[in-house]
Amino acid sequence: MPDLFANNSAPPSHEMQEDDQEGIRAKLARMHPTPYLEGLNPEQKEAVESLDGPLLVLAGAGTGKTRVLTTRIGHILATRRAAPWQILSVTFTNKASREMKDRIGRLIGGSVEGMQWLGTFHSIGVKILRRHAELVGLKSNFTILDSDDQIRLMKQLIQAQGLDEKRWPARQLAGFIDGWKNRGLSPEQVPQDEAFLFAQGSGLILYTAYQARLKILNACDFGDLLLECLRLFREHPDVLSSYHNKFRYILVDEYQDTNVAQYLWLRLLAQSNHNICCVGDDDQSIYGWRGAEVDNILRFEADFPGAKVIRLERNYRSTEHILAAASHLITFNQGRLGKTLHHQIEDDEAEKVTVTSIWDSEEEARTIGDQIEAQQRDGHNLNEIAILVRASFQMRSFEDRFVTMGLNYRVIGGPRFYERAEIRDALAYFRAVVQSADDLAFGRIVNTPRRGLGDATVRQIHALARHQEIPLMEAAAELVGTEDLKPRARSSLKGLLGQFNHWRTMLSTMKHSELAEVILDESGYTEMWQKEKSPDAPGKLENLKELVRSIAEYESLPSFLEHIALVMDRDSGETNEAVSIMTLHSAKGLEFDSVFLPGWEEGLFPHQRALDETGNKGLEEERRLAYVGITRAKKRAKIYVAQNRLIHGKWQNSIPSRFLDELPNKHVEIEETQSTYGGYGASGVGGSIYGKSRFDKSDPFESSYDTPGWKRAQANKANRSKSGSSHGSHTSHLIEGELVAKSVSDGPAKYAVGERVFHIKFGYGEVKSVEGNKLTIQFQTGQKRVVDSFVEKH
DNA sequence: TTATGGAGAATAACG
DNA sequence: TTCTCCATAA
Repeated sequence: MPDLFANNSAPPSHEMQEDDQEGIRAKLARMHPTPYLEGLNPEQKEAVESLDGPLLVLAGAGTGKTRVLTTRIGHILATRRAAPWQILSVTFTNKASREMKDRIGRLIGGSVEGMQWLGTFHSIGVKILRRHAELVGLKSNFTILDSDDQIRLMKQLIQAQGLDEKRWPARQLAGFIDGWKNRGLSPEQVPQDEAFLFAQGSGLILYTAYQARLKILNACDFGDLLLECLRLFREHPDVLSSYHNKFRYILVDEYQDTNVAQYLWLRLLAQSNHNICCVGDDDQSIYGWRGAEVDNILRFEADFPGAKVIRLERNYRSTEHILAAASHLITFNQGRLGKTLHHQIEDDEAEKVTVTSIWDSEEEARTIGDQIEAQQRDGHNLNEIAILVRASFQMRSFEDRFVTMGLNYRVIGGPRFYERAEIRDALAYFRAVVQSADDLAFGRIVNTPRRGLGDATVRQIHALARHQEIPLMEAAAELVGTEDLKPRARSSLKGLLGQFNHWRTMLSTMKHSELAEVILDESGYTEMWQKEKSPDAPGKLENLKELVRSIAEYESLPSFLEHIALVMDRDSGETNEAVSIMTLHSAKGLEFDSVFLPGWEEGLFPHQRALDETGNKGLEEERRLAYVGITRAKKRAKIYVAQNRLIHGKWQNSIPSRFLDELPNKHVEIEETQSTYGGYGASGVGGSIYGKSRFDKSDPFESSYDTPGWKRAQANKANRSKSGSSHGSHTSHLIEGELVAKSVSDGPAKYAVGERVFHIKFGYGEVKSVEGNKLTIQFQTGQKRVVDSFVEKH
């Protein structure tokens, strides 16, 4: 997309004085009145200029949502409606907020430091909480726990309750508590019946205990960053009104992803002046399982009376075919606000969306790999190619294949940098040095590396700490002075405490990045990994080095720790050309020339668990995910269906996804593929794992007779028989391998039970049963189900 | 304290 | 099937 602000002739930023608000505003005043509005379409322009009152911008995929948001902020600043620090602008991810900062920076041609309230929900929540921590029972230097800390804490509490940790896993409790927090429920607000879902009512006791424990630890989890804000605003109206006065304008990105807590938070803040602008797309709401409420966006007009709604429907990203395919698919969802995307890109040569059926996941990887190589030969940049999968286990076959092909790829997502064990251990050391009362940090590393402080010793420290209500570190110091410990443990613990004291004194004398390295060396942590001979040990050391490097970018160790919990993510700085492999979820917001969408099979996509757990609601979310997937593509979207897939180590045969039938015939092409073996069937016994009874209403077998997919298959079959080859020619039967099977099932059976047949892959066998044109055949290698056109009478 | 085996789980993932 | 977590034994 051409850069909107490139022509606003702003002088380079070095002419500006950093941190000088007047500088920015003066600069804006000198600008041509509204040059930044040029190039916006009428709807975008309206969205930018409708400054007063609540506004909902329904921005379809690729319609310039970020551009509207940033221009709107620019407009507020340029018209001097508010100063940079009077605008609250929230996003979900650090990445999004960084991008907004960058773009606003380009717009106003300078520093955006004045925009202190542009950030993620969480980072803004922390900022507010730290200012008023005492009012909610915290100290302003509270620690932020991540999910790992949470689980560890909950484990302790579950044990303290005398519950069987096997039966009531901490992970599950964490799920419940997160869920409650997402819905803005503090312990006293949890509905009775839900309290009983975990350990017969202990769930609520544990939630209460957990919150109490957090207060003692002077800590918050991510959910609290919002929940405690809500409490603060409700219990201290004066504080809330100070923010009402502060924030003249509120902007929210990705509104469809907000959960109840975030929604309440926004409502409280927008209560007084109503200048709230939410941008979102109900069709891209894919985080229901994380607590996001599509309802928030659907209800906007009711929540904010007098709200204006503007739809952005001009898509500047994709070709007509891609857009039509996605649009048609999404119309199968009920309960949408409804948008019609219009393509702005004209391309007579544009490729249709393709659907290719292949034999199994290996062939899928091979076919896609070949396609990518071909595209590469045609001069396409690998960075513009992505493979979007539903579940991460699908990534493996691609990785395997690309490694053997020597094709550069990168996996996006996966374990985040600061979630890795070695990074968390290192951080725990730093935390314990900076804050001796950080029990979780201390508990994590007392015996890492192993220094003879096993379960027994740790339990003693815990007991004393609990008894005297003092931090672990203090209790440990006390224990060392007694005879209660075994001599070995005692001297070891004494040594460790001595080291901590030593490091603490160095806090003020040594450069913090050096100190970090010293801590890791002296504690023996680095050595531990050097000795470790597992293949990933070197990588871990590399990560630690990188961690130390990144510390240098912060002013001090405490300020580093402050930031890391919230804003450290891994932008792997990779500059090599590489194909991206990622999940559909992590692809939201991105775009690529070519998008490969493998695994469109029932049970995988839509995912069985989504259907089982949330029924039709789940199905609609899956469909939105499909919509997101297709709309990532600028020029090419290629969908693949495998007839067989390896699931938990077993080959299962699969049914093409119902979403395929929801694609418009006109814009989709069934693509042929070279195949090693042709045919329908599975090497496993027992047929599909996705029984038709599992589906909500429609039976895919019945319903697909009159669907576009079936008709396509028919047409294709006709063409195919004209051109001759039907089997044995190493050309697969594509989608009709499945669909044709249905089409002729009411015709006369060509084979009889007991007949001897020959199959190109499986050899000779005997027909065991006949269902339409699907045969169950006993081969030497076992029973298989195959389509009759792939066997010959013998 | 470490090694090993068995059991159990395996949708997606922001801060 | 494969990974992780935990308990048990050496």
